[in-house]
Amino acid sequence: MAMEEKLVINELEQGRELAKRLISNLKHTSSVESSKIMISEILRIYQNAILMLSFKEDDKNILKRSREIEDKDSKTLSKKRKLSDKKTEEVKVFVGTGSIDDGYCWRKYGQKEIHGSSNPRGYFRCTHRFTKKCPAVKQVQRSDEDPSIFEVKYVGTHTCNNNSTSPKTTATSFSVSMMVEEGNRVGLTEQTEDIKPTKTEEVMISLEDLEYKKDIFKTYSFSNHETENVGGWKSNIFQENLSPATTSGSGMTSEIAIAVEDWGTVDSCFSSLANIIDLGQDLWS
DNA sequence: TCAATTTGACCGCT
DNA sequence: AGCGGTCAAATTGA
Repeated sequence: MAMEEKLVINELEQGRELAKRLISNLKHTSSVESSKIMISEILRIYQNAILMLSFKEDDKNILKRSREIEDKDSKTLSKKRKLSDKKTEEVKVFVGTGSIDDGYCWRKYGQKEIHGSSNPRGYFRCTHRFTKKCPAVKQVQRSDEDPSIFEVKYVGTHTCNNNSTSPKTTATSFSVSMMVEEGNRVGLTEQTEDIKPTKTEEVMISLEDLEYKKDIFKTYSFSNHETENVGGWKSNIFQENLSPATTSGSGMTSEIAIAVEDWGTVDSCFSSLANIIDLGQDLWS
């Protein structure tokens, strides 16, 4: 089975497990906030799975095209610039709500309006590009379909071995911040947009929730197998810095930003969840 | 003061 | 010609 397929299955399994927990949570606890977090994460997981499948096809096309160009160039010895070698390197797509910090230091070097897309694409290179000749580049674009989701494409791998942050999973406590805009729309703070949160709700998560939260967010480790920084993605969500550009972080207390488009539709999701999870009717009674 | 970000210009590809 | 990606001067902010 292909790696991508395993990842998709893993995503879906996590969504299923999370939904089970949610049902249990709804039955036994009155923690509305933690339920909201779970719903948000379930939705993100399924969005991830869908996008992973669609991007898988895109990656195939990129590789196919670059091979064709390579063949052509070797035959014609054209002096025209080849498509960047970076294109032939592994392209990784990360989709997530909240922080997209991956533990590396990035510097923004450009931003472009992309044809057919309502959101601009930001271009970032590794801070150590010149000092350590690190070729890693990433592109960050807010999803058109779901503005709460960032699509991050990685091109090239880090040779600097200089991830700036250590995993924060040892945190003993952290807070969850929900940026609530006027009109009940929940959004993210991100530098390339002019979203100004008008209200911040903070919820302190207890230690006993930590273990469960770590499970929730472990999906952030997907697809970043390029690096030895296995905890890199996992640590992402333990940082509040939503700027996709320069990332840094320290300290034991961090924040998570969670974006949910419309809590008004959450109730309607519950019936769908029943179809997703094979738990039987008794759970809902 | 210096590092990071912004943004218009430029370049190569299709 | 139009598009995406990068450069680099100007600007910002710590």
